[in-house]
Amino acid sequence: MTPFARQVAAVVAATQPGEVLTYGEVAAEAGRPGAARAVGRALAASDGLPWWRVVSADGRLLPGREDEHARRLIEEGHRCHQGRVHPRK
DNA sequence: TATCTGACGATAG
DNA sequence: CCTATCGCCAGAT
Repeated sequence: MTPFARQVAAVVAATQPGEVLTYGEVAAEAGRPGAARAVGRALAASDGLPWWRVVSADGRLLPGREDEHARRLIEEGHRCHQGRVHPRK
């Protein structure tokens, strides 16, 4: 596992049920601000992580798997609708 | 070493 | 609200 992927895994694994992060936030926490894109790559390759707690900056869910993503988020108390997770706050 | 790719982000129209 | 662009990065080829 590469250093970056390892960092990403650590950040995502540390998330709590009910909380959501954006790819950009994860990238920053992983020590690579601006590498949001690479985060998605790392998550796709990773395994056994609560990946559903990571969404795009505008709340968009996984293209093509929006139903599954939404289902998992709803299980943790979030409100989703049409491939979107409602904005926090 | 050079290119291509994608679970991104911000901006402009 | 939507698409089009451009800048960004780690990985894979």
